[in-house]
Amino acid sequence: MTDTTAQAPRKLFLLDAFALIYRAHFAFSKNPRINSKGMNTGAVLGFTNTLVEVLQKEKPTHIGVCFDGPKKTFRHEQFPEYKAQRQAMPEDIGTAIPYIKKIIEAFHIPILIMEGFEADDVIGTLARHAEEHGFEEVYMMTPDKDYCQLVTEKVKIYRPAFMGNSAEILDLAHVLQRFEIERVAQVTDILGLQGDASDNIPGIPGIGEKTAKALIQKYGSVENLIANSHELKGKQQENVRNFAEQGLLSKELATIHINVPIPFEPEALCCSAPDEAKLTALFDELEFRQLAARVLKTAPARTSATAISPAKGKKSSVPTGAGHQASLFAAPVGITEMGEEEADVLPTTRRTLAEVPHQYHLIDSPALRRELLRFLLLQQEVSFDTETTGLDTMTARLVGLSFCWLPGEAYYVPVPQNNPAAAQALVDEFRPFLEHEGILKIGQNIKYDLTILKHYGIRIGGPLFDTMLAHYLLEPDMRHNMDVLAETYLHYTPVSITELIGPKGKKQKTMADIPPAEVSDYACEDADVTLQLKHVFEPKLAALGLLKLLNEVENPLVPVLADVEYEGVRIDSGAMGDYSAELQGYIVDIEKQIFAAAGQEFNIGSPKQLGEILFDKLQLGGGKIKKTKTGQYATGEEVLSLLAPENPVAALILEHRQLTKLRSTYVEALPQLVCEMDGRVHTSFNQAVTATGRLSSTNPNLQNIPIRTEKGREIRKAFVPRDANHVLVAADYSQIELRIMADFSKDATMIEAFRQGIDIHSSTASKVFHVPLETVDGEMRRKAKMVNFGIIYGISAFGLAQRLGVGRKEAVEIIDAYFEEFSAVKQFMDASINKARELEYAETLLGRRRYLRDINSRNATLRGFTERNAINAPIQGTAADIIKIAMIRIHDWLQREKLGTRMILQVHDELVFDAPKEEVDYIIPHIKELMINALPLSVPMEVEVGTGQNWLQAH
DNA sequence: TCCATCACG
DNA sequence: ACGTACGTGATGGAG
Repeated sequence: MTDTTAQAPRKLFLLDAFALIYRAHFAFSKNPRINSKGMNTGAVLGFTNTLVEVLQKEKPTHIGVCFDGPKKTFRHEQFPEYKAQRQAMPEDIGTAIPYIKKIIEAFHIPILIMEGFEADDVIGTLARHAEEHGFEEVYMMTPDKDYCQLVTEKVKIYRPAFMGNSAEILDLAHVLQRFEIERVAQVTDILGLQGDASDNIPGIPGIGEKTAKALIQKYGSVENLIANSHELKGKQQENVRNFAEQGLLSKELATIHINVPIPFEPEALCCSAPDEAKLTALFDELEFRQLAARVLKTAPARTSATAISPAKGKKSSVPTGAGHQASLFAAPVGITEMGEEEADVLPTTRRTLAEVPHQYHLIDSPALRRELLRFLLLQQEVSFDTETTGLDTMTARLVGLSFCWLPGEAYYVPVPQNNPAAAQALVDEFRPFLEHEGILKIGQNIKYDLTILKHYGIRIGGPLFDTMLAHYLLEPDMRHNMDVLAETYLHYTPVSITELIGPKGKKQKTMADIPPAEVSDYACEDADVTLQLKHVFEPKLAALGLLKLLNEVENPLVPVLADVEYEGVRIDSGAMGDYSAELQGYIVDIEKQIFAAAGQEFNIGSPKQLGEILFDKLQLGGGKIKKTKTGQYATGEEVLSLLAPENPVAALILEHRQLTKLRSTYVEALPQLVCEMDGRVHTSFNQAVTATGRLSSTNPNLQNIPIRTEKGREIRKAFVPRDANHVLVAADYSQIELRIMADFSKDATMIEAFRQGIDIHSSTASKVFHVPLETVDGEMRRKAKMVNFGIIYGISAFGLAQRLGVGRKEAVEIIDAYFEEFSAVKQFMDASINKARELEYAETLLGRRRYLRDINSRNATLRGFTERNAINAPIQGTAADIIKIAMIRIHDWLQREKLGTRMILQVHDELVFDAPKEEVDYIIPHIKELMINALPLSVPMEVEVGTGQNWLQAH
C-alpha cells in the first residue's frame, strides 16, 4: 500500500471477446433489440456497453481485446469431441462481429488473435507477461470461471457489469475459497475430475463438484489421486482407475496454456483517445443514441442502481482506548491494516493470529474482572462470545466469556472453577453489563449466546447486532460461518476449534478440558473478529439499503426465536408410543400382502430392489418405464400412482411408504428428542439458511409435521399444552402469498375478490372458466387452486399440466384464460423478470434480496428456473418479512403485558402459542390484530385462530 | 456422502 | 430444442 514510485500504477484490462459477446447476445435474447434496418444489435450494444463502462469506471492505462484464433486448436487434436456439443454460432452474432471489431478499432484498442489458440490462452500469456513487467493490476475480463486458474496476487478476474448491477472482481482469496483449494492451479484438477458439460470435457463419472473438491483437498491433484486410488473405496475406486486417462485428458483440456508465442508490447496496449468521428458514424448506423450520448459528450457520472440510505440511530462515538489510563487497556491495534473500502478488492494471503498485532488478555483475578466490567459499562457497543462445553444449548455449560470493543484488543474471562456455581457467580458479576439496555451487543450467531445465558437467568439487554444475519442479508445463498467470513472479508484465518480441542472422536475434549490460558486467544479472537466483521458489514448493508431490515427485523427477531426455542413444545410420548404400535401393525400386514403379490420377500424401502421387482419381475408399466437421472427405475409417488390401476401392489407400496415415513420420521423420532428436564422438544430455528428469507426448523423439524392425510394428522394430537391449565392457540395467515401477489400486481380483479372476502380459489375458477360464482363446482375449484399456486411459483404450462393431470394444451388454455382475466398479474410477472434481468437480483417489500445471477444465462433450463425465482422470491420473502414483524410485535406485547402466554412455533404462515386458559379470550383479538397489521397491504389480511387441547384441534 | 423419496408451507 | 412448477429437512439405502 505504500507506493513510492513516481510513475502512476499501470492497470491492464484483457477482454475475452467471444465470451462477452455471447453473454451480451443472450442477455437480450428474450426481448431482442432490433434496429430499423432489422438488425439484431443486442450483442454489439451489450459488448460496447461493457467496454465503455470499464473504460469510464476503471480507467485502465492499458487494454486489449482477445478473440479466439481461427482454425482448430491443439485441444481438438488431443480430443476430437472438444466443444463438440457447442451449437453453431447464432447468425446474429456472426453479423455483429464485424461491427464489434470496428468499434474496438475506433476506440484505438488492439485486437489480439493467435491462430490455433483460444482467447483464454492468449489472455493468460499476456497477463503473466504483464505481471512480470511489473504491472500493478491486471484484470482478465470474462464471465468464464476457467480463468480462475490464472489468478495471482496481481492478476484478477473482472466479471463485467450488466445493465446496472455492479461488476465483480474475483481475487486470489475468492478463487481459493470458491474451489476450496490451496493453489489456483488446482482449478484444473477440479475441472478435470468433475468435467464441464458446456465444453464437453468428460471428467470422471460419478464425480461431481462436491466430490471433486473433497478429493483434491485430500490428494492435491488428479495425478496423485490416481496414484493413490488404492485408498478409495468401491465404485469410486473403480471409476478413478477405469477413467484415469480420461481424467488426465480432461485436466489437460481445462488447462489454459500461458506459453502462447505472442510478443508482449506494453506500448501497443496503451489506452488513448478514441476516434470520435468513426464512433459517431458507427453508433449512428447502429442507432445507439443513448450510448452515443454517454460516450461522445461529457463523461456523465454513473448513477448507482441502489439508493444509499444513511445509517440510522445515534451517532456512535465509541470511546477509544487511548483515553483510558489503566495499563491493561492500551491503544488500539488492528488485526489488519486494511480499511473497509479496501477489504473486498485487495487480494492478500490470509493471515493468522501469529502474524498480526493483537492484545488479548486473560482476565483471571477478581480485581481484573472488576476493572473489565467498569470499562465494559463505558462502551456503547461491545462484541461478546460465550465459550461452552458443547453446541447443544440444553446441555452445554458455560466455560468463559470474551469481550471486544476495539479491533485487535480483547478480553477473556474464564469461569474460575469448573463448577456450575462458579459459572453462575461469574455471570451474575457481569449481569450489569449483559442486561444493560443501552449497550449494543454484537455477536456471531448470537441466539446461541442468548440461550446459554438464559439458562443462567440472564436476559440480554440492549439492541443486538448479529454478524451472521448481517451477512445473510448481504449474500443470502452463501455460508455464514465465522471462519469463512473472516477469510473472505478480513483475509484472516482464525484459530480452528479443532486445533484447540482436538479432532472429533469418542473422547472428544471440550473447552472445559483446556487450560484457560490456552482458550483465551481463541475466545478473544472470536470476539475481535466479530467486531471487525460488524464494521465491514455495516457500510455494505447501508449501501444496499439493508440496514433497516437488519436492525428492525432480523436482529430483533433473535431474542424472540431464542425464547420460542427455549420454551419448547410438549409432546405426549405415551400417545406416540401407542400410535407407533398401531402403525407397526398396519405395516406388517401390508408387507405380507406386498410379498405375496411379488412372489418373494425383498426390501420395500430400497428403490433399487423395488424397481427390479416391479419392472423386471412383474413387468409392470407396459414398456413405458421412467428412469431417474442415475439410470435406476423411478418409483416415486407419481409413477406408482400410474401403476395403481394395473396392479394393486402399487397402491400397497404407496401405503407402506406413507406408514413407514410417519413411523420413522415422526412417531419414533420425536419422543427421542424430548428433553428430560421439561418433557418438551426444543427445535432450532435457523434464521440464515433459506434463499428467500423464511425460517427453517431442524432437530427436529417442526415445520413439516403431517396434516394432509388422516393417518398423518394423528401425529398432531401428540402436540399438547404444557399442562392442564393451558391450551394451544394456532393463528394462520389466510392466503398470505396470493394477497401479496394482489398487492404487488395491483390487479383489480384479484384485489376486489379479497376485499369482498370471497373464497379466492372459487373466485379464480369463476373467472377462468367463465361461470357464475355460484356454479363453480369442486373440480373447477381444484383446478383454479392449482393455478393460483402456479401463479405464486412462476407458472409454466408443463408444471400446471402435470399437477392437474391434463394435457399441456388444456393447461395452456387455462393459463391464457387466467392472464386474460388477471392481466395485471401477467404484466407484473413480466415486469418482475425484466427487473431481475437488469439488476440480477429480486427483492421483497422490505428490500431483502435474492441474487439471481443466472437470469441472463444462455442455458434455457437454468434461465427458466431463475425467472420463476424472480417471481416467487419477492412473494415468499415478503410473506416471511411480514410474519417476522408479527412475531417481534407479539413477543414484545406479551412481555409488556406480563402475560403467561408463550409463542412456541412458527410454520411459515402460522404461529402457535401455549396459553393459560384464562388468557385465551384476551390474547386472541390482540394476536389477530398484530398479525393483520404487521405490514398493511392494499388488500385486507385475514388471520384464522383456533384453540384446542392439541395442535390438531387448534386448527 | 449422495440419492430418491416424502413430510410441510 | 430443451425440460420445468417455489421453498425447506429427515430418512433409509447404497456406494
